[in-house]
Amino acid sequence: MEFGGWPHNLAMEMNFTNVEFDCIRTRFAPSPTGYLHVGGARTGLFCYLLARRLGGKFLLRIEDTDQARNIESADQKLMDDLRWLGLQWDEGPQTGGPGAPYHQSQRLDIYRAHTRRLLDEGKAYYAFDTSSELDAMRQAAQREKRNFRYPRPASFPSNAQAEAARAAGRPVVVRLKMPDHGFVVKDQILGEVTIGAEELDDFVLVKSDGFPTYHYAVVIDDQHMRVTHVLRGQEHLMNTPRHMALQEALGYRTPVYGHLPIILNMDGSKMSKREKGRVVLAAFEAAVRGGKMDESSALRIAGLSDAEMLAAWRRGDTQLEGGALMRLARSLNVQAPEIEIHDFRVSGYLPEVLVNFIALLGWSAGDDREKFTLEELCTAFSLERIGKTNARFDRAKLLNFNTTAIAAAGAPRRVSALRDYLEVNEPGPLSKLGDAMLARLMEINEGVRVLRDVETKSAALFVRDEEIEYDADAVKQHWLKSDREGLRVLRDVRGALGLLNEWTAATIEPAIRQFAEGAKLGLGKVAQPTRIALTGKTISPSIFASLELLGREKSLGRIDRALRYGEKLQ
RNA sequence: CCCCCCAUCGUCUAGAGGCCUAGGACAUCGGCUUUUCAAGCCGGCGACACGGGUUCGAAUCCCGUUGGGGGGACCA
Repeated sequence: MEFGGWPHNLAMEMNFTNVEFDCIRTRFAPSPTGYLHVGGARTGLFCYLLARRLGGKFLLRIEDTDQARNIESADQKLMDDLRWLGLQWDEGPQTGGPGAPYHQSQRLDIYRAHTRRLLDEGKAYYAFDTSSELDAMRQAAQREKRNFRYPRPASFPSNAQAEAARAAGRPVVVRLKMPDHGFVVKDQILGEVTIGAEELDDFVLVKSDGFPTYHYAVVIDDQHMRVTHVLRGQEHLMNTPRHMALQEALGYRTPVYGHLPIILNMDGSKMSKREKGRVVLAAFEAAVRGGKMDESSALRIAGLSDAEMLAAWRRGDTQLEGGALMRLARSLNVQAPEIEIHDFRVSGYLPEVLVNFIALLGWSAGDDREKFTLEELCTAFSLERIGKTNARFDRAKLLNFNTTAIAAAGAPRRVSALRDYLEVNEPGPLSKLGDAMLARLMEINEGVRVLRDVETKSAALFVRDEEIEYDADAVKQHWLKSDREGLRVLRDVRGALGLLNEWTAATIEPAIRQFAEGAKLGLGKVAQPTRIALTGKTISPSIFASLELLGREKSLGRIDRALRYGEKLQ
């Protein structure tokens, strides 16, 4: 047995008994239906880590065999997200490789050749049932309380009959003749899983549009792309016997399988993109009931031209396109839960945090360590330490990881992360700032949890004075309460600040502290009225840092403006 | 309804028959700190789903029950 350059014990561990290989190969094979979601990212990450750990190759393949579900340029988005996480593939789209092409839609002739062979060998056969005929058979089976299995014909239709059926407008598919034995999946995570022959039926290999089904394409491609290890979600476990049957029919080796536990929402439901829609829909319906929004304004905000689309969405018949959903969410002032990796990027999570956190969903190092860089994961990772139990996606813990990571990051990383955050968001007051200013912002915004916090805390420092709007509650609480005490303090502190010649946090801080002391006031009694004068809100970076950043002229100007505004208030 | 998988604090997990009066992290609660939002610091509460075996001994092995999840497509 040739184990290539791999340590013998590792090769044994990995079960390389029937595989000829130059190195081990894992693959991530998403279908292009949108952005990369958390579950997919975890699968991709584990594939990447296993390849790195065993010195193999990680490959990316786009499974675009469903012409109805494919979404324009979704493969680009998928690749963007993967790269953002740092999961660069060794073989796949754009990078190329010996298994090219890596879009299944470009490999139709390969599948076709194998279909010819299976048909000729009597291992597969044509079938002409319409979907309504199949539905009827399934319903009948259900009525009689038996499992539906496709009834294999006594004799297989000939090529000529298939031609005739096609000419007559019948759908023509190709089905695999399943063997009469069951299969044992030797899963590296779950152990041996036995599925009896009675559970398996003659499934479709080639659809009536000529495209292969998932099962068919995946088996052929894994063989030809020399994939040795298949890690995928547990939702595929029951598909594995089908794939093994196909491997048997085609004379292929069986790769090493590992079925990953599923990632669930905190409520125990499967984490899916629909989650986002549900939250936005609930907020929308509440707004409609409250008279705050109606159909026509929703259409305008979402940028939809078709009222029927909105109606269908409200009935739960369809999903709204991502951009429309986000616009609606923004206008409704709800934070739709992040589901796709891109959502986390837009909210201001760090990719290294996501990678770290996601790695812990179903894997652990075995000790108490849980902070890892991608590089550390590459060496610490192993198949044996993947768990069997489904994991819930705990946003609170992720948020904590992000908070500590931002706090621990060096200045360059903080700047690049903030820059990335700004670039994937709509342009705002911070968008055009230079690196030096971004670094300064990260410095004065201690304790931010997501990068969006930097924006919410300090955007007001970068707008024109006229754009400052004073928050009504804040004004009442900190300016007007106790017979306009806050405004009086503001006027007095303005006087004290006006005397300052040097305008830095180092000079401002003692001046304000002295002032507060002299007036027998807590710092808060001074800082809050001032903060509202500067930003219109009760939330901002440290008051001293805010004053310094704004500069003498702008700070005093804003306070004067605030005092004028305050005078007019009752 | 059928098939399959799973089962330790609220959550992610450590635990490979004695090291377990079950460890860590997040959350939570209490306190400290405090110019806002945060962050930080200290401390507390908190789990082996249930029932049978096996064994001198079980969170760990076996069986059953219950619960959760996945699958049952010309979707992947």
